[in-house]
Amino acid sequence: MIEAGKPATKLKSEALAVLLERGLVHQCTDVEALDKRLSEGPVTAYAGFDATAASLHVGHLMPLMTMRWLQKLGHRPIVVLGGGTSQIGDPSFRNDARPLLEERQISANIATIRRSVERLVDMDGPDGALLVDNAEWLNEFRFLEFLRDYGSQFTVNRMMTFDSVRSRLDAQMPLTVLEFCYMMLQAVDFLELAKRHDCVLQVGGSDQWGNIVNGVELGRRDGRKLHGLTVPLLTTASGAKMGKTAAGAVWLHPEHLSPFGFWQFWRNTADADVGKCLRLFTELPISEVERLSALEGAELNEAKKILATQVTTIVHGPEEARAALQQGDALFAGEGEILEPTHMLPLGRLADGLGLLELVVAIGFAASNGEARRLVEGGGVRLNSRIVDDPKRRIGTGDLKANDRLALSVGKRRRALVGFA
RNA sequence: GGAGGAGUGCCCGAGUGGCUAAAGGGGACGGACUGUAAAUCCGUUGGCUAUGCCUACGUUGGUUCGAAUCCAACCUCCUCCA
Repeated sequence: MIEAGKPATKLKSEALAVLLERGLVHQCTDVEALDKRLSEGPVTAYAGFDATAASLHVGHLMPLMTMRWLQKLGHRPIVVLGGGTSQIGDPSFRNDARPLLEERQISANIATIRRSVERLVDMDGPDGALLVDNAEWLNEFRFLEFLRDYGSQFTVNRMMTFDSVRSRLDAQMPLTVLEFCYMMLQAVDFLELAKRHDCVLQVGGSDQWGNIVNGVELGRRDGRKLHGLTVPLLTTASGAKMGKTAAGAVWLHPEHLSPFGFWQFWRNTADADVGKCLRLFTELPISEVERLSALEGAELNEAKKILATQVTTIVHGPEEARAALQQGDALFAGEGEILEPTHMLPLGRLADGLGLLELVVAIGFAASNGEARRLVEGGGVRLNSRIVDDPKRRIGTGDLKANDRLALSVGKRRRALVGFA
């Protein structure tokens, strides 16, 4: 196991060179061997995602960008949706068990996640990316058979040495056998994909290292040379985990976070993180990335807009990205007309006078009435550019501007143009 | 199997019968300053049809006018013994 970081030796493969340059490599099981393999011809690589939530979020974007680059450079990505493993719940680096999900919930989640994945990798054609569900094989196993065939390939001694497991034990929290066996399932996934699709590389988040290594080792016992690659943990320059906003996770699916909300997230990137994000989440040439991140002071805001528009293009498409950029300019800089409201509510809600607090909650700027009330009382809420500090304020048709819209903002960074229809 | 210790809000952590929706810190959000950045200072930080009501200190029951605090059983973790 070699820490990749920046290998001194020259790389033979374009793929690994690009991934390193982009900052998408954290650890690799065997850099030289993987580099060689990637330079010899097309490689099939996979990244897996459990269906524990209804949508993927920005944290998932790094393995997905890795898949994208690999595909772009002639390799074939497989995206595995964890219909099987989601029934268990990955305990890696978590201090508590995930709530067990119903199969029905899992398949609903998978359907949504699938749509996001299809935007990020190209599924078309004979060389297109593959989308598979590990329930396909995991659901087929019978207990004794599984224990005999695979249980014999793992030792508890080895499994206990992984940090992903130790963190739970060290935190003195219970780790059930069910969760403990998760890494076996992920290892079996890798072997199964190797057998079925000649997949030799698994890409995952840095928390997946233990699970990935188990797969590589299982493969070796089966006489196969498999490779593992982890992407770094997405952190801000100040060291905090990135990807959370006041409203929660930054979801990739438009039903969970509007393209404009998504764009806004990137627009609000801290100065110190702009370069890193351009590298990781856009496909702009490195020279352009360097030019943009060298901008100083307020000029850097232009780079942030480019970042936001580029990432939104990849995740939601060019139309949505352009619309979000226009909305941003109109709402914040007062430039141009907004074509589309950022949020829509049924006109009927205005009939009996809509409470201001209710409105703030309805568009997702506060999680509860109480939170909305505090925001209003603290002077953080503006209606049509005017601060409103009365929590009892009701909204009527008289508050609407042209085209039955009204402007609402919470704080400096959250602005909405609410349309009624 | 036995003895002892522990489980608190988003996280860490104080609290051993009423003054506790629970000190303090972190994080997050809001305000001021700025560039929709950072740093700094100030404020907020369970929910609701809100001068009241509901939910909350591992789980379930009990004692009490009153329980995070006392008792019992259970779950989980740690330490020592077997």
